Amino acid sequence: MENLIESKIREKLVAAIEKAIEDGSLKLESIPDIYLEIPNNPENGDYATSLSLKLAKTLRMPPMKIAGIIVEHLEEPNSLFDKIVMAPPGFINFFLRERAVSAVIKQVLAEGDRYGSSMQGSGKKVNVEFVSSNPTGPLTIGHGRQATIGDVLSNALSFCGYEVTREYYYNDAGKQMNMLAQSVHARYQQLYDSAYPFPDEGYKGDYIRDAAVDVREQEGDKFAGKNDPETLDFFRRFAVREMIALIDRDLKNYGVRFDVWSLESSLYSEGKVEQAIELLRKHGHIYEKDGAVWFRSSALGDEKDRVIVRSNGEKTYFAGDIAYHMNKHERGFDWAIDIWGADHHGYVPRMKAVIKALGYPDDFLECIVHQMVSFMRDGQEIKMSTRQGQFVTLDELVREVGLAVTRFFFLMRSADSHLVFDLDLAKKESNENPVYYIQYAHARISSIVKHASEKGIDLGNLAGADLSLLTEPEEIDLMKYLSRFPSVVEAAAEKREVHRIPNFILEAVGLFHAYYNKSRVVSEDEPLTLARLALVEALRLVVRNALGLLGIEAPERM
RNA sequence: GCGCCAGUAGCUCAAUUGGAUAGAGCAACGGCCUUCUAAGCCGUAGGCUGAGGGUUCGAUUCCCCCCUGGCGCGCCA
Repeated sequence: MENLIESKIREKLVAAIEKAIEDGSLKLESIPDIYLEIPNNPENGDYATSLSLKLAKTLRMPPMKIAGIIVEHLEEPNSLFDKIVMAPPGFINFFLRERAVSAVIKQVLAEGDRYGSSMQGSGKKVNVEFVSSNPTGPLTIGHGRQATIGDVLSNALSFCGYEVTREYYYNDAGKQMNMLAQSVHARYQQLYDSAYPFPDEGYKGDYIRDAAVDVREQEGDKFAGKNDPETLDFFRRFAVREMIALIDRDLKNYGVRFDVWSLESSLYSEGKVEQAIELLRKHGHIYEKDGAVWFRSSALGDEKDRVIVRSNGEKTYFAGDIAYHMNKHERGFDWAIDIWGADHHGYVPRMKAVIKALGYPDDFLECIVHQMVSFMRDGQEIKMSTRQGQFVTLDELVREVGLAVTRFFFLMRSADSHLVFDLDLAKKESNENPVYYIQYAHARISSIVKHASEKGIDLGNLAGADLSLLTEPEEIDLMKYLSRFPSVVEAAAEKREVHRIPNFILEAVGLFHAYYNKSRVVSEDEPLTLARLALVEALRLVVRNALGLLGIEAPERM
C-alpha cells in the first residue's frame, strides 16, 4: 500500500524525537512535521531529513547539535539502515541496508495491481468536473488535454482512496444552442436550395452538414423552406441531441468514462437557478441596476460585480453555474474540483466568490487551470476555431497517432505549461517517442518471462526467491526506485500534478533498459534467475499499474 | 492599463511542501547486436535557471521590481 521504507523512517524519527522530548534534551511542545527527501547525490544517502535545520530557529540551538540528539535517540538503527550520518549544516542522511531495499519486491508481488494505492483519501467524496463543453461540435484537441488530465487525476484520486465522481456538465442552454440550430437548419435548407443563406456566425464544420443530412434522412423534406419557431425548435433539439451523441462517442473512443452527466437546461427546468438566486438575494449578495440583476462578487474577492440576469430577462451562463455548484454541494460532496482551460481562468475569482456567498468552506471548490495547447503539423502551427471549421478534432488526432501517444503527450507536461503538440514527433515509432520507450520495456519484460517459462522455470514461486542475490548496482537502484511509486501516486493526487506519473515511468524503464543491456535475467544460475525474475516481474507490475492510471495499454509484445 | 500562467542546455521539458554537485529526451559526435525484443544500451559535448534587488544556514523554487511570450479582463459561453 504505502511506501514502507519511508513510513518506517518517519516512525523511527518520531519515536526518537518523542524520547528526546521526554528526557528534556529537545524542548519541543509537539512532534513537528517530518520532512523526508531523496537526495540528488547518492553520497548523501537514500533518504535525508533537514529536520534539524528547520528546528534550529525555534529551539535556538545549532542544527548539528539537534541532529546529534535525534540520531542518539534513534532506536535499533541497524535493522533498516546501513548507517546514519550527520552532514553539515545539519542534515541527517540515511543509508538503507540492501535487505530493507529488496523487501519492496515482495510487497509489489503481494499487492499486485493494488501496489501504489492507499487509503490517504479515507473515502472523502470528491466531484471532478472536466471537459464540460458546449454541445456544438466534436471535441477538439483543446478538450483532449483537459479530458486526459481530468481522467487521470480522477484515477489517481480513486487509487488514493477518495470516492470520486467524474462529472460532465453540458451547457445546453443559451444563445450558442440557437446558433447551432440555425446552422444545421441552414445546411438542411441548402440541400433543397443551394442559394439558401448561411448565418455569418454559424458553425461551419462538416459535422453540421452531416447533422442536416441526418435530419433529411429521418424527416424527409417536411421542413424544406420552413423557418418558423417550431421548425427551429425542432432543429435545436435535434442538433443538441446529435452533438451530445458525437461527444459521447469521442469520449468513449478516447477511453474516458463519466459517472454523471449534468445538463444546464435541467437546472432551469427544475427551478434550481431561481432557488440559487433567491438564496443569494436572501444573504444580501444581489442587487439590481440598469434593469439587470447583479451578484456582488467584488465584495468577495472578484475584481467586479457580475450580471446574472440580463435586462432582457435572460439568465447568464454564470447564473447556471451558481446553481450547479450549489447542486454539487447539496449532493453531499466534501469538495469539488473544476478543471478549466486557461481561457477561463478569469472565471476563478467569481466562482470562488459564489462559494463564499453560499457559506461553503473556501476550499470546497478547487479550480485547476491548464494552459492552452497548440498543434504543429509539418512545422506549421494550426489555429483552431470551431466556427471556422478549421479545428483539429480529438478523434482525428487519436486516429492519426494512436490512443497511447495522444494520452501520454497530453500528460507529460505540467498543466501550468503551454503545450506544443508536435504531430510529426508523435507519429514516430522510434526511441524519440517516449511512449514506445515505455511500452517496449513492458514488452521486453513480458518476453523475458515467457522465455523463462519456456525453459521450464517455475514462475509460481517468485515471492520465495532469494533476493539477497540481487547485488548489482542497477538492481539496487531499480528496487529503490520501485519503492517510490506509492509516494509518486500520492503526490500526483494530492498536488494535482498528474505529469509526475509519466515522468516516474520514464525514469523507471530507463533504469530497466540499462540493466537489461548489462545483465541477463535468465541464466544457468537458477537461484539468481529466480531473484532477477522477481525483480523484473515487480517492475512489470509497477509499469502496468502506472500505465493503467494513465489509461494506456501495456502491451505483451511489440 | 489590470490579472493569471510561463521563461532552465541549440530544441522540447524535469527538478521531491526552499536543500547538498540543476537532470532527461531530441539534435551533434564516437562506440555496442552468433546470447531473454537494437522501438535498446554505453560514452563525449552542452548552463550566469530572462535581468536586477531582497528574505536565510541554503533560492530554479518564496517576496519586490523590470523584460519577453501565452491567455483573460462582455448584460458571450
